[in-house]
Amino acid sequence: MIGKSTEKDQSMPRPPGFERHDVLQKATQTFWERGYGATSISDLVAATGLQPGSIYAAFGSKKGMFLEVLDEYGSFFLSEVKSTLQSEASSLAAIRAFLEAVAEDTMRQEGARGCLLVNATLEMSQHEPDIAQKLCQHSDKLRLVLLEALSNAQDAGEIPRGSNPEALSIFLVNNLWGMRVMCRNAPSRQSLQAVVDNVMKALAQ
Amino acid sequence: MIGKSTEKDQSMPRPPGFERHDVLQKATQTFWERGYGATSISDLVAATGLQPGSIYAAFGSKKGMFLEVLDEYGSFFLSEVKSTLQSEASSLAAIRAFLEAVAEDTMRQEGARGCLLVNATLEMSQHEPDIAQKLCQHSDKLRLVLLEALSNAQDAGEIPRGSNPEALSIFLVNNLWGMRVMCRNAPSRQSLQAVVDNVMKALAQ
DNA sequence: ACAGTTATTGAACAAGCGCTCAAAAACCAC
DNA sequence: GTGGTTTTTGAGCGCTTGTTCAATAACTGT
Repeated sequence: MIGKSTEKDQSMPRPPGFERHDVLQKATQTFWERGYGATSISDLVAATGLQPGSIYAAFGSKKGMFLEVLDEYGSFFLSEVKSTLQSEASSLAAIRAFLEAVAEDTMRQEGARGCLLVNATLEMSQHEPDIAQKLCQHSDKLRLVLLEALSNAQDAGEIPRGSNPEALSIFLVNNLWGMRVMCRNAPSRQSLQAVVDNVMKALAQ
Repeated sequence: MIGKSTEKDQSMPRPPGFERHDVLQKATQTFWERGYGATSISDLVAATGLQPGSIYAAFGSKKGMFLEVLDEYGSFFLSEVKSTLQSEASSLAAIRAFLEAVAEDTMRQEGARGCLLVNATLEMSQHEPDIAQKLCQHSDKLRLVLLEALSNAQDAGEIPRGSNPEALSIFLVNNLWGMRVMCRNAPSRQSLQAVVDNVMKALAQ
């Protein structure tokens, strides 16, 4: 019932001078490196090139901006996982490839930042219900993608018929979270390999 | 070469009016609930009953106090783990008891606070080398205790001779850290049980 | 009671925080 | 160019932060 064009459109407004996506990406890097609480508006001003007023006009608040950052990060991460899982013909090999990719990422210098979703969960979930909810959603989306791969692997006979894919998907996510904690302590490749190998052993029963 | 008594001891000073241990315990609760960054000196003043000046006289700084809190928490946690591991005759059963205890703890209301060491690792490890080091130390102490239990289990024939207890201890810690992330999202008992069961399955090969 | 020593107090500090808003600049249709 | 609209600016708001320190209180051995 709301028309798009009203009786008055004699002039057009000035358009925004930045790409929302670019700004969010730069903000993501800052939040990821410093954490939410330790990131100040000054930091975001420096990172994005926007002034405080512009940030507040565009995102409402620091928390509002962070919520968008979480969505940006979450969907990017999920798409990365999906493409990794599709890179192998065998579903079980795909799951191993996923774990190896996480281990590989953890070994890089930037890997010490861990996962923004995990970091945010530990920092804020307990006191910020709306952020907690968003994090649960992203976490569960990831689990469902892994669940699908596990089910496929079971159908293909790569994991035992008696296994419970639901339980295995939770177990898988648990080890992912574990690695995202471990990565903060500059773990050795052997340590990460120990995790990957034992997880895969558990999948194969 | 430093004598205990000098030539002058005409008078004795006023003794402190608080137990260091009690103060640290109260501070622990506050840091545990709010995190390091989100805990203000005001919070600590309210929690401990000490004034700012007394806190600084006793601990030097907020960070100095936190370092002592970490030691307090870490050694308490380690002793709890040790006693849980000794509660069972079989080493493998003891490890299961340990995991079940963590799951049990996670289900409690207070369990949503997670593990102070994990929380601190995610919040501070990357930017505070001295805290990172302390956290690594405590983490490795825990791993070594679990490693001993695993070795005993292997000697007793409860886990296969071909297993690598070192790798398994890392895998075990990884799942502990995972649960300490999961607990922030009010996980169901089934989820926790899925983790415990699959970890135990992996140990038994 | 006194002298000597340390503990406690709590107001105050500079710095930084998240956030606002009136003024100025930028853009588009005409 | 002009008028109408929105964006951008950046100084500054009230508040909180971690920390300090001179003054005061408390305790002990003589």
